[in-house]
Amino acid sequence: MSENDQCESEYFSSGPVQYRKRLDAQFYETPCEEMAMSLLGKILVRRLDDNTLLRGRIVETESYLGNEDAASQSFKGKITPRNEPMFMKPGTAYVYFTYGMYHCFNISSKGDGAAVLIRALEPLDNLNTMASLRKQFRKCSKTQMQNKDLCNGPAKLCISFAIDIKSCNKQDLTSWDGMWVEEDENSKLIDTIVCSPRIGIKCEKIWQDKYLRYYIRDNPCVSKIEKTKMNELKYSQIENIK
DNA sequence: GTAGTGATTGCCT
DNA sequence: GGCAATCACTACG
Repeated sequence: MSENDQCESEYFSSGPVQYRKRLDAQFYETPCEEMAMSLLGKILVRRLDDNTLLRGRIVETESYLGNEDAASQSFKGKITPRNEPMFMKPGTAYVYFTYGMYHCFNISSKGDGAAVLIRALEPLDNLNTMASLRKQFRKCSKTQMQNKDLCNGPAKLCISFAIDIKSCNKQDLTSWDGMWVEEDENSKLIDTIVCSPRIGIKCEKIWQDKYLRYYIRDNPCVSKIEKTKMNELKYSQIENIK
């Protein structure tokens, strides 16, 4: 993609695409909750086998803190073959299979067994490819799919970005050529982050109710908007944000 | 728009 | 054997 290409987003495109820096090991060397907030607005890039580059802005994340967190797969320090990437170097991709047919994509953070679930993206580049991947996956696509629905859920974005265990699990996002996260100037335009309880977890109420989900306010690509049980944080007021 | 439910299989106990 | 950090379809208002 050349510097003058326009980004395809119908929502927050703001002119020519700039050169963007890949997030490095220092970025990921961050406590889980801070990293989950810092990832909002950054750009996930996936290189397919045919060299197509898919891009999407991260608009929704969740923290899974590890040892102490009853909703985390690594609760009480439990290590299994499946959750091993949660204990690997910060910035490692953790992809797991769930509900018999879906994948979820996480990035390990600083802290034993801690990781950030990527829950939704705002599709930016090569939306046709994403739509085609989603279409293949569905049995009968009766309902018309909108662009905002391409990646508005953890399993949907894995389908749209061809993220599965075989191709992506345990990959180092600071060095792998198949997928990485980029800095983006537009992420500085975010003014408010919304915090809410995490989606779809069942555990002790105290952990179920913790505000460990984060999303960009007013972004149409977020998976689910809370009407209650939410806090708004001003981006500028959040300490340690990278 | 939203509440209810079936799909589908690898992992963990 | 139970169930999962989900999705999409159906029915109903």
